[in-house]
Amino acid sequence: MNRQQIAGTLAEVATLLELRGDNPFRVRAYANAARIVESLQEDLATLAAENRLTEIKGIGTDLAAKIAEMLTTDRLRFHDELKASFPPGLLDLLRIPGFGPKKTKAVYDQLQVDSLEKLEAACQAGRVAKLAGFGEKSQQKILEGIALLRQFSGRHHYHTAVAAAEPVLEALRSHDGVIRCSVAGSLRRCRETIGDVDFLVSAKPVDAPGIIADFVGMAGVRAVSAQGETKASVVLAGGIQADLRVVSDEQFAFALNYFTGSKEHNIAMRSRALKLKNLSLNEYGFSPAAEKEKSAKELGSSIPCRTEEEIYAALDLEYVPPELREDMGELAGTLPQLIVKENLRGVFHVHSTWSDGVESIEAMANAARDLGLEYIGISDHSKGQRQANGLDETRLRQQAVEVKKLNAKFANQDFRIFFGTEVDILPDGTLDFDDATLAQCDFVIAAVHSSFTLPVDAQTERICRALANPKVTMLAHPTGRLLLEREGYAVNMPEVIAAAAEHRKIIEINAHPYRLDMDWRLWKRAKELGVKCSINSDAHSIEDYQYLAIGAAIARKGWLEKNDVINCLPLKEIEKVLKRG
DNA sequence: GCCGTTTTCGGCCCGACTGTTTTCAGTCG
Repeated sequence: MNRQQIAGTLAEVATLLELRGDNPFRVRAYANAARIVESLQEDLATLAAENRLTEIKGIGTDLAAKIAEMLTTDRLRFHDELKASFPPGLLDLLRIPGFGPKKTKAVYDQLQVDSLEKLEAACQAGRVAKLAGFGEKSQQKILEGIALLRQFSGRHHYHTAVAAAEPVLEALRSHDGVIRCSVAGSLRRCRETIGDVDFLVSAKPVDAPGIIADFVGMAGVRAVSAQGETKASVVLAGGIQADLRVVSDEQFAFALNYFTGSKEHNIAMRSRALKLKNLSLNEYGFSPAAEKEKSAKELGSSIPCRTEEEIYAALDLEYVPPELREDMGELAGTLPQLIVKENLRGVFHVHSTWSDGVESIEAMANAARDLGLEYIGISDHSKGQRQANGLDETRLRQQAVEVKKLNAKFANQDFRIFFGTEVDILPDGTLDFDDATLAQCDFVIAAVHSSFTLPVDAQTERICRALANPKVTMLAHPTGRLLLEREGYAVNMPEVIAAAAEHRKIIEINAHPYRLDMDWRLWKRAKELGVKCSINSDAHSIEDYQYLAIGAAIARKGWLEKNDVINCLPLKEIEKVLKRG
């Protein structure tokens, strides 16, 4: 088992123990261990071989033995036994928002409910409301929760889909018969959530069956849903559906364009082809509109195009990057020079061991410098975040001293650490630190971490109030929409964006996996109002810097250019922006 | 189950919110 699998198993043991009603502190020990293993920088196998697992804080003799068992036998007997003692569908109930282990245990013990379907039926029959501790309202919320789960089941975060797609693409690329290959669909367009992952390959017809066979036989494939001559569908481990299409190399550009979509963009392209050139366009090529029965599939494209650029050129268009293909005005007028991750010169919203990060400030700084960045902004949590070891006023002052010392070290290396804080926005819109305390910071990130269920108006009002505070520089993770399978906080984002415009505040683009940032349409709105953004990593470890690339992808989706993103500025200029606040 | 010790067992983060209660339990971050 690798690190992630071990962490996942430990986390599931914690859940199962909780379901069994075990000692809550034992449960926490497993949950802690899962988190520790997940973010561990050192190699687990090495630590185990050297008998040093118990040196990790939070891992005692028992957990060390269990980790060692997973490393050597690829399973954990304790986990197997625990899992076998519950019906397989029971864990699904925990995915309902607001439905935890105690409630799961209650419906299981008293109503023999052990699946989402049975729970739904029990609610509809009014049996759940009659249980002690439940009522009409909880029964209604459960039904809504199940509906929400259904709506998003089968959709995956962009991150998850990218991680699943990469090894598949690698395998396809290394296949002898494959001439060109690419991802297509919503993944290529960098949508926040992805339904299924589409792959496109060009090859000679004679090679197609071999490519298809290798695809369905790949290591990560859990099930094969369809397999034909030029097309196959599989379910990857993790439950992501993946489709492969094999076309000839002459068709590749047209097929790539067609399968990248969006559907709306394709419609706009086809109607432009008809209107402008009297040609119909499909996944095989252009063909004269009059010759419907003899399509491009049999005759080849009447305008051969080797690349997508040539297709757009054939329609007198400049190349449209996949991120912009949503029929949101991309075929009319000049397109922006979209940002790429190489444009980033620094990163804000970086955590350290002062709160809940796993690395020292110096280690985070060095790693950022190694990536070619010129500055980082350290912003650990404020005192209200006790569970994250948030800093109080005293520790914040001490941290300021450390940052000053480190900056002296970096002075002749053209690198700088900006000193900041990620301060909580309290329910009334005030902040977790007073103005005098915030005054010592180079920048202040305001964030919501509690009271997620305030009414929309109150939620919006408190965020806008925080943005009106002159000490605040930027707003963290503006989750303005439903998260996958879970309710985010409901906010009137257009109002928040307007407030950011009025007070000249920066809104963060945060691509950390447990955040789903705001809808790309809202970023377009922000751009129109002149609101700047900052592409941050919310890094709690060095690995987390990888999310800058995904942040840049989100920015592209919102049509953002270098001028819209403050951390594209070099060190000398960013100081001025931060001072203005 | 871990930690830290007052070396052998007691303490382990906590506040807000919701829906159920009539003083609290469950869930969440």
